[in-house]
Amino acid sequence: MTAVWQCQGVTSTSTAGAVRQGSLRELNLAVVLRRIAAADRPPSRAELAAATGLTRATVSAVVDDLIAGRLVAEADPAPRSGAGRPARGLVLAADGPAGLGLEINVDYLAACVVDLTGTVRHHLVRRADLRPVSPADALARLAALAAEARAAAVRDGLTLAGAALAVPGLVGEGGRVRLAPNLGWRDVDVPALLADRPLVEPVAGIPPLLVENEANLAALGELHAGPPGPASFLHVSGEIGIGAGIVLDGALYRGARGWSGEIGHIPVDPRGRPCRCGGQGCLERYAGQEAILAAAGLAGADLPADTAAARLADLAGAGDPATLAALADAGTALGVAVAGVVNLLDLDTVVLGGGYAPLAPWLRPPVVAEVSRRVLTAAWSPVTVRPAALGAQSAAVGGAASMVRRIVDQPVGWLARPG
Amino acid sequence: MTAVWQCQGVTSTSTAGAVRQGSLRELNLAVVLRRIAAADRPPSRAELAAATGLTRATVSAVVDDLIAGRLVAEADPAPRSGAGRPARGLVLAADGPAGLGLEINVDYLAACVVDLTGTVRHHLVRRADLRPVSPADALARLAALAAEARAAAVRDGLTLAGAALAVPGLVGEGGRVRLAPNLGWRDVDVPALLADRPLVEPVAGIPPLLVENEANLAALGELHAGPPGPASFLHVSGEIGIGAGIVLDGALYRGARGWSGEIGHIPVDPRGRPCRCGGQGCLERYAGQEAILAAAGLAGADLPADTAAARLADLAGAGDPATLAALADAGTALGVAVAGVVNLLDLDTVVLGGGYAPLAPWLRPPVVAEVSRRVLTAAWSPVTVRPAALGAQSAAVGGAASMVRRIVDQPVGWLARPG
DNA sequence: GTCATTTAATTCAACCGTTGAACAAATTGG
DNA sequence: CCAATTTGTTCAACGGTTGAATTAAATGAC
Repeated sequence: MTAVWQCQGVTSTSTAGAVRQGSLRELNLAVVLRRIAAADRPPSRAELAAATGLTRATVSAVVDDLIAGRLVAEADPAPRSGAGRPARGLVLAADGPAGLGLEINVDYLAACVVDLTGTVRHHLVRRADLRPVSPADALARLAALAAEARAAAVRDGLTLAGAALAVPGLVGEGGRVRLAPNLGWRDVDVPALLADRPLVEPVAGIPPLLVENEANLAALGELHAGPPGPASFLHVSGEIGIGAGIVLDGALYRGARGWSGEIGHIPVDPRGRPCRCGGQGCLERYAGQEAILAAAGLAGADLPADTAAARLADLAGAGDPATLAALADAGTALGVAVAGVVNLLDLDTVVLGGGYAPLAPWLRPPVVAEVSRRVLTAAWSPVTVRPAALGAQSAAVGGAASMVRRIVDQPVGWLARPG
Repeated sequence: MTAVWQCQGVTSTSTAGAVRQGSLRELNLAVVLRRIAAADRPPSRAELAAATGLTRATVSAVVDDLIAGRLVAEADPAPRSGAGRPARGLVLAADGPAGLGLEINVDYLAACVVDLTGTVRHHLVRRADLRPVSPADALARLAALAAEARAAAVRDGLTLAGAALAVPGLVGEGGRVRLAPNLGWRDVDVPALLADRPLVEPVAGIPPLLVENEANLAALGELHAGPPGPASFLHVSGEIGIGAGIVLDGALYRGARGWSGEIGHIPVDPRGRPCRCGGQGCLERYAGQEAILAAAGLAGADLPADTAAARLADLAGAGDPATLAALADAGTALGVAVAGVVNLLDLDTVVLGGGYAPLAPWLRPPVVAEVSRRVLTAAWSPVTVRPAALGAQSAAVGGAASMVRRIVDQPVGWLARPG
């Protein structure tokens, strides 16, 4: 399947999978680094040799390269029991490369910096209504925010090695935003508009800018925040539309053209309300934010997305009957659609993110009820429905984390840099 | 994502992705063989070197190993225009390993042999009503049929190097058939019941028997019958239940427990007809074979699956109004569900297979209508809805083809065999 | 018919990076 | 104090790729 980091930007000059002499060391650098990243406590060279099947001599040489390249650092040896030379633990370096996550949404801009260890080192948010703003202006403001984040990273001794931009819409080939209805954007060539503002240092094999749908990057954020290993889950976020990030076996599934995740147009009532897609009875007409607001008696309030969600959460928390009923109905419709997806894709986890995260306490019970009822295997193997682990702007964090992940998965580009 | 060949059986003693000295040649054998398999005309060593990035010396050595191992053969050099040494084309050997595809269904057993080139060399079908038969007896009969196919393969100079068994149900860990309602099977340990009947020659890295859901193997059959390269599509087959094989980027997607593809329980009318899954309004109640038969006035006819499909096709071909209306309604319901899946997974092809293949002329128009109406991107990027390319017993052919694919993807196991 | 030219395939010494074994370092525990 | 144990480093050897040289097999000009 096409993973997010293959969708666009710099394509590696692949030799079609052939393993050349130089590939040996390249691949083993990645294998060892990945092991260090995934370990739940700092592994030693001997442990890495046992885990990978390489000899201690080879692991020692590979680790030397990783330390020299500031991707790995040695921890103090832990006291041991029994005879034997104490082992030096190895950890990801906290002062090497970092990823830059950016987000443009209807009412805010965000920039965050995530280091190799996954730690969010800086997170800058600017409130602004971006709907009346042209794409060029919006991106200019974003670049300014990115420059602030970059300066803060440099002060920390970090080097920004890749940027990801989350947008609320469909992203096509080459990072072009085909359609972002909430921003009023259509066919915006984002990389071209940012071309004269370098955001990060150039690193071979890492695209300088990755543009991706926000639901997809939020899902990546949840993936990277979770335990290591191949996870599969559906990350659902509800704004006007309802988007899903689909993570299968530890990788984001984007689809043939990068337009996967349109859960909002799964019909939950084939003869129901007409939808803007041309169909009728689509999920977003029942569980989209506009639908919930209308059912709660808040139609026409013209609230930005996360303000609307907060408002609904406040009302629900206060026990407003109309809001509670609206959320229950929305949860039921969402549950019907989600159950179909779980049956289809054999998933065991559903994450309520984005605009749904603050509403999760009220959405979750009816979703769980429909899922338990409709998923064939639910009796044997329950499906977990949980709110997102990441908080606000999880798309920006997810984006930064996925850029950092590319360094871990393919360290030679970084190691080849001068200095 | 977990590809079909990773689901069960022998697990390779992987060194967690580390590339050892011996891995170089192993991987390059696979790369070169894959290139030869994918080429649309026999490539030369020089062309393989250009395509893979390896030197001509290396390709020559690798090809020597593949020829010696009977995986590759040289074609006569084509006449060339202009000066220069004529190139020797290379092809997959038609007298080396082959895959054995088996199928148990309600009213027949099948065994087929597919060679490295993808050619079906033998295809044996036995009609029998297997519902009153115990699993042990059914598998004994299948083993006898497999032995016939094996004898025929041996006469051709082929060596059966792996078997795949298609069953109409859910398959769990280790090839255990958890549930096959149409056969009346529950928790049948198929590999154990066949353990004392070796079906194929042992080859390192290839499980002797792979048990898989029939929809999944049929989808693999369509995948391998299509052009090389990462295809994505939904293969839908309708018997009593409705199953889907989901192929994403050239690999079958099985899901966390191997139970993906349950499209039959996507609700198309959430307040509609009660379903045996506990939900209501599920697709199979509208487009499953029983539903179509009932709507056509054939309820209770107690026909086997493919006979029922043939009967419906006959009636529709004769213009029977009730049958035509039933198929139109079923097509509409199927279209609603399929449109949701296409939106969710961003697919561009839907294949009507299994019991739907003979009914495709009548099911396709309403499916196309709903898909065109409900898929967001249909105006820009039309979705292809087509009948399955493979004919009868596509699951057996798909199974055999996927075993052969494993040899191509990992030839060292075969090459290490004595002789 | 001969030979220059061109392209494919093979051979070869050199190199890269892994390898198994030997050795050095750093402890614990008797 | 020293044997035993475990980790980390060093080393000559090896497997397999490599770039260049050589051989093979044609075409086409003369």
